[in-house]
This record gives sequence, structure tokens and C-alpha cells, in this order.
Amino acid sequence: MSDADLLFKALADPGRRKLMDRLHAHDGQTLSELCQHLDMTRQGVTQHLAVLEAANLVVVQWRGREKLHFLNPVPLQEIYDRWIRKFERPRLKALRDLKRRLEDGGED
Amino acid sequence: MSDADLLFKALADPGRRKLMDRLHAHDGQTLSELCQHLDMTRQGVTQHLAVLEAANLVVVQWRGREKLHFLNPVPLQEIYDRWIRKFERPRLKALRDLKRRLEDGGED
DNA sequence: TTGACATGCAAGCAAATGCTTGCATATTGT
DNA sequence: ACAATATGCAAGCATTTGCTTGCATGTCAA
Repeated sequence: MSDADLLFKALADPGRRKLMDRLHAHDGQTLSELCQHLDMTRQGVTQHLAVLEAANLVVVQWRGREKLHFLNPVPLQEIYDRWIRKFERPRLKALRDLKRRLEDGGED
Repeated sequence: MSDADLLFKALADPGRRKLMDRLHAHDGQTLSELCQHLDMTRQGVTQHLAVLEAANLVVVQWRGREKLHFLNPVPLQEIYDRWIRKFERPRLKALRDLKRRLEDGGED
């Protein structure tokens, strides 16, 4: 399965996108914490998180018996580069490309 | 089904993404033309295109018995605004927001 | 007008997906 | 040590998805 496939399939579920939003509101939450806002069993949430981890959208860190979840924005940038910027209307494209070149100078 | 759901589900298939690329290489192709590059029956391609149309990523125009397909980049921009820009690392965010403001001045 | 071309519609089917339940394992705090 | 907490693993099941085959409809061109 390609990277793009893992990414888009991961994002193609409302429950998983909600998890992304929850983590965006408060990064580093445990599984139990994340379960509290989803209308689903813990196992369901676990499986959704596994899909997000496979897509590298979420990375985990263990602290004792707790599993902490953190967002990784890098794959989203790859989607932008491959699937958004490429399909922009030509009128806008030249302008955005210029700014992106500027931006590359400021990358960390 | 929400807009975001239609969009991400539409993009979550390699065949449909390949169709997007084919249309990007040459916009306005007929169904038959698009079929020539996919290893699939015409019906399969029809169904994939229907998904892309439902997501508003592809719009069609009839010319006699031919169905012409055109890309619509607008929904991809909405994905960017809701799901890419929002999740950028803070370091890059300020810089990108600045450029986006510049860019909005050049919108047509 | 008639045959070739372009597409639509619908049923069928294997595989993938989303979710559950039940039980197992590991860590913490008292 | 032991009970509560946090999580993992696996089987089962209903629904959705991706694709096919067969037939129907509409359009063009000689």
C-alpha cells in the first residue's frame, strides 16, 4: 500500500478525523482520554489510532502503562505538495510557487 | 455524508487518483479516453468517476453522445484550508499565513 | 435507416472496513 | 501482594467497496 493510499484512507473516516481534531486541541493524550469523546468502544478507537499511526499522522510514546499520542503534520504537507498545489488553477499557481520558494528558505 | 467525507473517500483510491492525474495531464477527456489507461472495465471507470463527481472533484459536460470530464480544484483548496493549514507546525504557520494573505490579494 | 459507437443501469460477488465482545497482559498505588 | 487501571490481541459479523458481466438506451455517420 502506497503512502498516499495510507494517508487518504486514514483521513477518509469521520471518527479518525475527529481524533485528529481532538489531538490538535490537546496533543499528547492517552488512549483513555481520547476514548471519552468518541461514541465507540475503546477497541474501536484503538483500531482507528492504529490506522492513523500506519499513515504516520500520529506518533506514540509510552509512559509506563499509558500510551501518549502526538500529531505529526509532515504527511499532511506531503499531501499538499502532491495533491493540492499541483491541482491549483494556473492563474494562482505561479504566485503560490513563488511564495513557496520564499518559504523553503525559511524551513527549519 | 459530509463534504469532507465525500472528498477524502473519493481520494482514498489509487484508481481515482490516477484518473485525477490523467485529467490533470489532459483535461476534458471522454469516458472512453479515460478508460484506455486504466486496467479495468469501462463500468469500473464509470463508477470511480461517479465518486469523483459526487465529491465535486470532477464536473462533466455532455457533447452529443460523449461525456467530457473536467477537474475542479476548488474542493482540494477546501481540504487545504480545513485539514492542512490548520495542522501545520506553529513555526511554519506564521510564515505561511503571511504569504496566504499576500496571495489573497492576487485571487481572481 | 441502419450499424457502429458512447454511455447508462442493475444485479452479483469477493474483499475490505468498522465495530463489537471476551479474554489476556502489564503497570501503578496502597 | 493485590486490586484497580491502561492497554493489547483475536475472533466474529454487518456493511461498504471495487469490480465484473449482461443488457438497454441514445447518438452519429454513411
